[in-house]
Amino acid sequence: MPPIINISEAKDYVGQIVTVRGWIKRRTGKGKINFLRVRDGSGIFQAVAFRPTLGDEKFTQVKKLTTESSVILTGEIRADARAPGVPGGYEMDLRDIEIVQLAEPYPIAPKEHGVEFLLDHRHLWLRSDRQWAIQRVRATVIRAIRDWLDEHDFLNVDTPILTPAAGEGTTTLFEIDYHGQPAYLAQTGQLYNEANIFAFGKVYCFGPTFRAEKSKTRRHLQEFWMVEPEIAFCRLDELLEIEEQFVSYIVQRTLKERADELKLLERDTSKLENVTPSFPRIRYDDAVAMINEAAARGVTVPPKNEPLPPMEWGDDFGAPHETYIASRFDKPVFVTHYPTEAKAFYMEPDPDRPEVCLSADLLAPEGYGEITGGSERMSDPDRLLEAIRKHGLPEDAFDWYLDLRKYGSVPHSGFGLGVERTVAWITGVKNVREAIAFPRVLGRVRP
RNA sequence: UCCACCGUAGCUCAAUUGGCAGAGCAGCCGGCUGUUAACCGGCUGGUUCCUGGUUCGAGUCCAGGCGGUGGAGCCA
Repeated sequence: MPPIINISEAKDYVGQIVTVRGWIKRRTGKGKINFLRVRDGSGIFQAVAFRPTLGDEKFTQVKKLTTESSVILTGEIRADARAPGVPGGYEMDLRDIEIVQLAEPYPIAPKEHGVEFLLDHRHLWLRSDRQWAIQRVRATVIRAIRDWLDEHDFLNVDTPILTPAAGEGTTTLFEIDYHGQPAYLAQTGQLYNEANIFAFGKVYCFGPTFRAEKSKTRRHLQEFWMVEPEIAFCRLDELLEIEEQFVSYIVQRTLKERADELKLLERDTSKLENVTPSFPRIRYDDAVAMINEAAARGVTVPPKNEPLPPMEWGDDFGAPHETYIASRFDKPVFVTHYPTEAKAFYMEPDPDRPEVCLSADLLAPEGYGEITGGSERMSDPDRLLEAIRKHGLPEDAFDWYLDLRKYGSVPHSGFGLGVERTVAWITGVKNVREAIAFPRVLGRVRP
């Protein structure tokens, strides 16, 4: 019996007879020769069916193959520069074929399709080259996230998904019935992370988070994955150094391990190679000044080349503002010291200037928006209680959170990184919905 | 919640002023020894999103509804 191999290993079996199990992406016929584009999950190559070597009976079977039919193929591997695929350059000279199932007519054609149709067929769309490549990049991004944190002494302590109260905004929670009591799907694990650092020093949680925002944009999902590191005895400056090391590692490792996939996606990787420490830092004040100066000059921003609107100090950035700021730098850029009013209640105000807080958002290049958001957290119990009251939050729900400031409070900081936005940026896909296998976007919960 | 755009074959789209609903791809049959979304010939395929209205006549015009996409606000 010939060995069963993965398509990705084909280059190691040149001249040998092997077996590959997979699916027919496409069959093209040309008289006595048929080309079968085959994928098996590990890669894509072609099997060449030639009537004189395969025999009339088996060749007739090959000619019946429909798109997505499942097959077990046996043949000799050979190198041929004409052979397409991922990684490409190797093909199988077919000697035997077993059809596991002849597939029904497949709805997804090698043509353009509309978004609605593709999302309705997401369970099949994942088989397409681009979607396959994106999910493989995502897996590497996640591996890189965990490896970097584990190697830098962060302890993975996961936080609950069913929670009793809001982490951030109160209007964007999914409410569920918890045995007769209202409970909510977590928007963030941060408050629990803050409890965990007092036990473990440096921690991270990693999992899905949920936001019932009425957002229908290329950067939003109702359910998305977020990694949130939190560090005791950490000030804002130190936090930014951690973030730039972390993000650079994720990008560089993905470039190294997923070169074939990024090539298939036609990603211009030159802009990613540049993502190394350190990243530029600008203050919110300076960002506003840059934006208003550019708006006065009539600068336009992609993708629609609309004029950049001016903004008032105190407002949060709109998408065009983020895009403009990011476009001024060739690396991700930190924007720090946002107005305290515009940010979450737990962020530490700047002691020299309380109207701004010790926060930092990291804006990705090329219009991918905010990929991390972080800050130094408020460590004084009295001022935290004041902030909770000022934001109109239910005091009794935060009693345990206030406790953390009573028993050995320390300065501490943390941030969250959105996995889908990071994957969208690295792969160059325009919409975050392609960065997760089964996206949950507004108005859609199927498949 | 608000703004803009869209809804015709399995898919992507045409259809002139309101006048016989079409093409490419997919599928099926046949041909061809190097295809890269092959090519050539033939065949099959329709509740024009729904409801109502105007009209001799509506895919096209009007009203209401449903669904989708992009964006705003908010956010990672």
